[in-house]
Amino acid sequence: MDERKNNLLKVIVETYIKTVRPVGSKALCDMFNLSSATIRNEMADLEEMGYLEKNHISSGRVPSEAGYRYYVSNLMEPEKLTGGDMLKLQKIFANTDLELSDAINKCMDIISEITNYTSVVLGKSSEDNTLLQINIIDLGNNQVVAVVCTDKGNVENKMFTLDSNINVKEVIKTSEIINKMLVGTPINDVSNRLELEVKPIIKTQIRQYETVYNIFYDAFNDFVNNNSNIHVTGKTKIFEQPEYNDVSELKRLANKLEDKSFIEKVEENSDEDEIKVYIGKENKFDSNVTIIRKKYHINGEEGTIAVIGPKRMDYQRIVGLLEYIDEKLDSRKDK
Amino acid sequence: MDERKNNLLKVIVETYIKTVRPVGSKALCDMFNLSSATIRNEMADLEEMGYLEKNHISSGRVPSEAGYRYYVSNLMEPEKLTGGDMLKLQKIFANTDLELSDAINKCMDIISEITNYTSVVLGKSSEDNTLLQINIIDLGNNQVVAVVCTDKGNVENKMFTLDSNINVKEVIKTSEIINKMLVGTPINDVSNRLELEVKPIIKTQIRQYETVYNIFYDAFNDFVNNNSNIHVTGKTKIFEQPEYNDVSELKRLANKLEDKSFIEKVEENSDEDEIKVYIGKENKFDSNVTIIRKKYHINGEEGTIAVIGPKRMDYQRIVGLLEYIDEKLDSRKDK
DNA sequence: TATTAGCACTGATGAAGAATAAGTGCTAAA
DNA sequence: TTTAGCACTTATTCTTCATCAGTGCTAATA
Repeated sequence: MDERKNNLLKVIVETYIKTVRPVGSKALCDMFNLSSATIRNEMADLEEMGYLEKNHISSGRVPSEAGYRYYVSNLMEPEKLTGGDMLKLQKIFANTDLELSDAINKCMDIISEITNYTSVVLGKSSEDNTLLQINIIDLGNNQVVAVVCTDKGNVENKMFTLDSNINVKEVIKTSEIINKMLVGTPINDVSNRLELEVKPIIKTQIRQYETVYNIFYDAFNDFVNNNSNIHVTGKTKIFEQPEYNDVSELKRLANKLEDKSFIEKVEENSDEDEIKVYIGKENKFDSNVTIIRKKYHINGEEGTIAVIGPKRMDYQRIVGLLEYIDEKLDSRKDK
Repeated sequence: MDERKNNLLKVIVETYIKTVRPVGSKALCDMFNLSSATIRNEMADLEEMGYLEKNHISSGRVPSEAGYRYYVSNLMEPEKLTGGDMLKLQKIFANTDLELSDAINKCMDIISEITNYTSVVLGKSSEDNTLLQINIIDLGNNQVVAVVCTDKGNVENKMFTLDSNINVKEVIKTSEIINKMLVGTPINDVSNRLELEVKPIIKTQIRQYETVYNIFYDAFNDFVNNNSNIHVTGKTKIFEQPEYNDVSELKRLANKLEDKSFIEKVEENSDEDEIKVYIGKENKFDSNVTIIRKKYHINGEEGTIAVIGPKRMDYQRIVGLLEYIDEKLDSRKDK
């Protein structure tokens, strides 16, 4: 890959992203001051290397998945925001009343709006939370509600119907034991310590300790699972992309977007901290789309923001936008 | 509309629902022992009355919206469930461990599954609930969580950041006043009594009573608004209907299904107790679909179940299915 | 008088062919 | 190494033509 091939590939990818039409040799002559024949030779090389594809023998070239990959890894430069885009995002951060998580949601709403892609926010608030207290509210009729509350103000509740052989007082007593022992424990460790430290103790004090234990175990598990802020915007925005002018393709994606495991698949293996691009088969959600993802950590809230678009998505712009948001979030840490 | 016209219209509607093809005169000859010419004459009459339509001058007939309306109001008989369908639903009701609201959800999942329509459950649990207690949890840092809890076990929580001139103790004191005065009040009346009865009292005891009052007002409002069980199944199932083989039609509906006001529009004016059918323009959601809706009340939980399909939906079957579910729900009242 | 056979007519649908456009690869010359 | 030139390929669009499923109307029939 010499300099010229790099430039050529870059231009081809970017042209295709803009025009959605296979790129022919003629269109590039002027830009490179070369004849179409030379360009054709170079294109043939790039095709052999696997970076370009043809739809049929005499069509122009389209970037392959490997082509996009090479482009993103080696050629692309994130784009500076336009004034208009920046203004819209600034407005959000200017409003200091806004909770940070709401600000993130709004940013992603805007990104979906201005780009016609689908955006996702997945905030897991439990990460840095520690247990503040667990309350048992007695409803009578053998029903109780367990309210789990953390120092960061996240609260989750779950109702239980008790077997008739269980006394509500025993449940309350257990909650008091837990409060004494586990307050301040990171919420993710609670299940563990519940098993190892609390269970042996309630064993000695509570008759039906197994059943009672399970109530609390369930309540905490529920907390960890439910206490996330899932925010999806523009599920149908992506349908405006020309690749979804086909009924079966459109239905296929619509189904996947409605699937229960949608979020999981989008988030799969999100361990890296930088902006990451998952092109086609590189993501687990759908091999015809690209997912661009960024993790964030702010004041003990951690999460992921992601943009889903066609493989032919505007990489430069999205990466630019996400970088900008990340910057702004950073500057508001510990407001 | 004589007997023969009624029968004819009925057969035409039902044939069109099954085949999705305009119905011609020949197809009906055998069934009525009449020549196609006679049928044509009758069809021309039905068209003039507004019950049938033609796509073009020489095409077969398709029911008009008025035709469907007449069919549903006068001709249709709800269908007896098939053994298979009944079995699937019975399984759900046989499981007496299931909370009723979960049972309803599962029923509607199955209806969507077996019919390829979209189904909706909108349960409002607050209706018959009375206030059991409101708790204030102090998180420090001027943050508190208000937990509203009803006798039926519905719990909702909301976090507030207090202005620095407000003392947490005053908030807690107010919660105690509310608990004393309003326990047992139907949850929908709480806001009202809060304003009329509680506000004058805290005015005398709390310094920043306006701000504190607003906290509780917000908390209860939130409860009433959020404490509903919204369950939508098969948003994309309806896309399998042949009317959505067209990209623009498909996108149009997909957009409406993702719209925030989707549920409101589906539920609009749901005051009738029987099964109601809203054909095309009769519903506020989308003039190209039909919504079939039924209200339910069980043990203080009230809600609506609805099925959304094309105007050409299988009215007999859906009404039959909803009737069956209603029957079964009735028989489980106060389990 | 209600029904029917017969016929001319209409519009949708699909296949076949022709023209055009946009591109290619390859060869030979600069 | 680059380029001009040419033969070739495929998609796309347009026209034409035949077929098909249906209609409305008229005149004859039971």
